[in-house]
Amino acid sequence: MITMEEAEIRSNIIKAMGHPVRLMMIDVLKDGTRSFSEIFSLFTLDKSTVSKHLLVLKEAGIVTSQKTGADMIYRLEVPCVTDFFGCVTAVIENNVRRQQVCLCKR
Amino acid sequence: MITMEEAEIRSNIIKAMGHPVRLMMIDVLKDGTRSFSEIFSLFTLDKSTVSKHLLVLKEAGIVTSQKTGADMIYRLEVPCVTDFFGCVTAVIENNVRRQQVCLCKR
DNA sequence: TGCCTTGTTGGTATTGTTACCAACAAGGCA
DNA sequence: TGCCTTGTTGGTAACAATACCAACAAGGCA
Repeated sequence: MITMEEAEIRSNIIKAMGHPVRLMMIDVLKDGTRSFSEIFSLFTLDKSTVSKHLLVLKEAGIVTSQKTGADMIYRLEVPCVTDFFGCVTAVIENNVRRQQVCLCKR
Repeated sequence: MITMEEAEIRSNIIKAMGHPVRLMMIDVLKDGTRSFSEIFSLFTLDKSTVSKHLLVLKEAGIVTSQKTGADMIYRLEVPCVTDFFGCVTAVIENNVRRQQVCLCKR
């Protein structure tokens, strides 16, 4: 079994992905780098809120940023995180299936 | 891009994995079913706390439970979630590598 | 230099999460 | 039935996460 320390390190990375806004950010960045203003324009959130979400992703090591001219460019550092979305979809589909079973039983 | 609704559904599942205790539970269950008392004995936590963590995993659809005799048996419903650990490890290793780069630069 | 754009940081209120203890419910067994 | 084991649920306190506004810092450009 994994140790508690190992589990804590892992959970920090997973926790960073566990917010709808940050998931959408990752989803957008999987197609290539994006500037702050591009990412900001996707949401109806304060710029400080967007900045802080990106900071969470950065601190987890999921994205990196680089100042380029006047813009801050964000990059998905570990694209494999998006592979996980397929499994999440499997969980969702399994949930739907089980719900249907429950409905049939009634 | 994924919708906000889709992102919220996905993030609920990911959030359920974003706690060290629940990660360890998933790690143990990947090798087969376990009873509540087996899982409980792995931690120095109140039984109510363990029960609530398992409830979070159940509500996300990651595990299921079944009463068997006097015991409650837990089962990992979607084993592919453990595939993700490999990617999390990649993130961790990348973080370590970048840290070394930073240290070299100084 | 002064101003504008672009992001980040600080402060704070609100909300969500987690852990404990206590009480309860369900079922096995003497 | 009475008691014990096994887990769950309710209550609550402590802590973490999130969103906003305001203020700030850095750099480009007139």
